[in-house]
Formats: sequence, C-alpha cells, structure tokens
Amino acid sequence: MTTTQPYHHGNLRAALVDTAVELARTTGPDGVVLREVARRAGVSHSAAYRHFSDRAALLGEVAAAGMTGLEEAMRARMAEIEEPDPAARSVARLRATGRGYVDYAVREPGLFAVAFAAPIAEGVECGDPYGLLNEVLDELVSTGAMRVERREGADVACWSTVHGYADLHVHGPLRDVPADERDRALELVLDLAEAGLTRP
Amino acid sequence: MTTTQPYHHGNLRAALVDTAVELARTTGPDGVVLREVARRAGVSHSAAYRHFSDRAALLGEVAAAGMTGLEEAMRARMAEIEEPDPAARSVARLRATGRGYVDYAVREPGLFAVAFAAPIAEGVECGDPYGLLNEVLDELVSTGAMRVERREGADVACWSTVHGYADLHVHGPLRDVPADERDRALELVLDLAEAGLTRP
DNA sequence: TGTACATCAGTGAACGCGCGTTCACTGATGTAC
DNA sequence: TGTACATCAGTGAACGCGCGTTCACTGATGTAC
Repeated sequence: MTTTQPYHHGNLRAALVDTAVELARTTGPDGVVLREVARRAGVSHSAAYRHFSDRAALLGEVAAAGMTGLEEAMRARMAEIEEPDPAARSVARLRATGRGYVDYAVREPGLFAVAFAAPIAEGVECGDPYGLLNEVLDELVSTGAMRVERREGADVACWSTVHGYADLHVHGPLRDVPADERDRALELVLDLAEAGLTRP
Repeated sequence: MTTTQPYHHGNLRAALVDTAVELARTTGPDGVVLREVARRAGVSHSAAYRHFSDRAALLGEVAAAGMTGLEEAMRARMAEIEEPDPAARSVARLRATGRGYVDYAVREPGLFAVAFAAPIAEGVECGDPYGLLNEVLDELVSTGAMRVERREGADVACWSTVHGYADLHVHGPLRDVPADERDRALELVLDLAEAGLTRP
C-alpha cells in the first residue's frame, strides 16, 4: 500500500530545507550532501536545482536556521530569570544568554557548526544572537550594573568567551568533558566575565 | 636537465609531513589530501602508506605541528615583555599569551584549524598551549596579581576567550574585520579578562 | 465552457572529477657467513 | 672480501565510491480566448 506521490510536490523548497536541516543536525556541514537531501525528500537530485542555484544556497538556508535556533536557545534561558531587582536582573539575563548559547552548541552541534561555517543565505528569516547580546549589554549599562566605560568591546568579549567555550567543548580538545563538569566550569567562566564587566 | 631522484628517498616520512604542513597552511584540514601530498613530494601516493597507516595519521602529525606553532607564537609574544615589577609582569605575560594565540590563528589559519579539527598523532612531539597558559596563571597567583580564589576555572575562561575571539575572526562572522580594528578590539577583550581576574 | 498553448516542476542519464586504500610487483639496501 | 638472501621502500594499476552539476526530456498545471 504505497501512497503514490503526485508529480508535483507542492512545497518542495521548504521540504528540502527541512530535510537539509535534519541531515545537518547529525552530520554537520560536510554531511549536507545535495544528493542525499534529495534522496531523503524522495525526489530526484536534479529537482533541487529548480529551487536552489547550488548546494551553497541550500547550506545557507540551514545556516540561517541554525542562527535562529541559537537565538531561541538564548531567549529560552533568559525566560527562566525571575530576579526582580533591575541591576541584578540584567546581570542574570546576560549570564542566561551565555548558558543558552552553550546549551544550543552542545545540543545541536551540527546546526551550530553549519551556522558558523556556511555563509547565511540572503533574504532569509534569520536569528541575530549577536544583536540580542548587545541588547542585554545595553540593559546592563542602563540598570547601572555596568559602567558605560566598559561597554565598548564588551560585546565581542562576551561573544568570544561563550563561543570559544562552546567550540572547545563541542569540537575541540574539551569535547570529552562530562556534562555536569562542563556546566560547572561554565558558571566559573561566567563568574569571571561578570566580575570583569561589573567591576566598579 | 632533470635531476634523477634516487629510488629511495632517504627521509620520505619527514618530507611528507613537511609537505602536508605546507599544504595545510593554505587549505585547512580538507585540503590535506593524501594523493596531493604525495604528488607534491614527488612520490607515488601509495608510498605514503609505508609511513602512515592512513590519512588520519598524517593529519595527526600536522595537528601536532599546529599545536607546537601555537605555543611558539605565545612564547614569542611573552618574550617581548620587559616589565620589571613581578605582579605587573605576570599580568603582561598573560596578555601576551592571548596576543600570541590570536596572532597565530590569524597568520596561520589553516594550521590553526587543523590543530583543533584533527586528533593529535600519538607519541609525536607536540606543543602544549594550554599547559603554558596554566603556568602563567599560576604566576599570577604567586606574584599576588590574582587571588587564589579566582584561580579555579580561570584557565578555561581565558582559553575560551582567546579561542572564541580567534575563531570568530578567522572562520566566523568577524572574518572581514580589518586587522587594525581587530587588534584594537583584542586589547579591549584582554582588558575585560584582566579586570575579572585581578579584581580584588 | 472547452481547448490550445505556454509555463512550471519534475525525471534520469550522463559528464567529469578526485578521493582513500589495496595489492602484486620491483628496485635498492644491508647483513650473515 | 665477496656473495646469497632477506628485508625495506618504493611503483603503478585497479577497485569502489560518491559527489555537484548539466541537459534534453516529460508530465502537470494554469491561463487566454
């Protein structure tokens, strides 16, 4: 009882992107092989060229999805914060962005890798983790938790820290560190960043 | 007037490693293609299997060379420091390790990538940038520049920061930032790390 | 309302490519007597 | 000191693989009259 597929797929473009994302989750950038994506979508590989100029264009969509997921993970952690005091709250929110960033890298290593390895597709809906980080850092200044003088460069510093932490633990030499130890070490890293940012 | 090569190369193993390193410099991990390495070394590709069990083993040697280069770059920057005061000197030395790390990543992006992408070959002479960082952090404590309480986790925090900074600027979204701006931003990042580590 | 025709979205064969690895081989080296 | 022989370090053909991309094609859809 095989359901006969109609000749026209209906929404092949979206189906290909979904399939590519799913493939990227387990394989990373190199695993997003155009022929395999088409195969899994149940379509001949040349059909993909009706919707994407080449493999890079498809990968670019996956990268956009990865960025979006990354920002969502950061927001998810931020949503957990209940601290009422504005200054303490902004600090807590910043720490939450870091946890979310690392969460996502660890939970979705393939998508995380693609997000940074492939150029984002043009004109596609795409998250902006860096923009979110900057908003939270501005909050830190406006609540008085951080002096304005420290604001410059704080974005790149924070981003570098969590990004490096994530990369070392996902692909790098720290990849075999057990999860609980990893989480504990992250808090120490966030402590240090916080100490620097909020130093009077 | 072609010089006839002797049948026996003499030191093919070392020659292959050198060639692979040279290739990795411009191409990164994926470019270290066994057949191409052999081609450049003027030898049939199967000859490589007399010296390496497979491609991964050859790549592992390149990774070791990359790690060694990384440590050397850190040491080179450290050697520039002339500060006489012990505490200030240890801080300056720490900052120097960060500059050296980023220097190397920017100057040798291919080798830097291989160093972290491929498992280091067993039993090969190999630099230890992380060990060096730990030594310098211990100096910070012993000179009184950093409180002992902050020592735990400081290694991973510092490593994460410079590693992330390097990765974002070499392969990541900040790859097009011009060199002078990049260097300036690094100092801001080091300022923040220093502020956190040395906070009373 | 029915039909001719343009357009759209698929198909499948083919091209050209290069890879890692294996294997039977041969030329060169070195060592035991 | 000379030689037989084992061993070492190369060669080159072959295997099997899968990829991205192109192209002439065909089936399905929609639109103008």
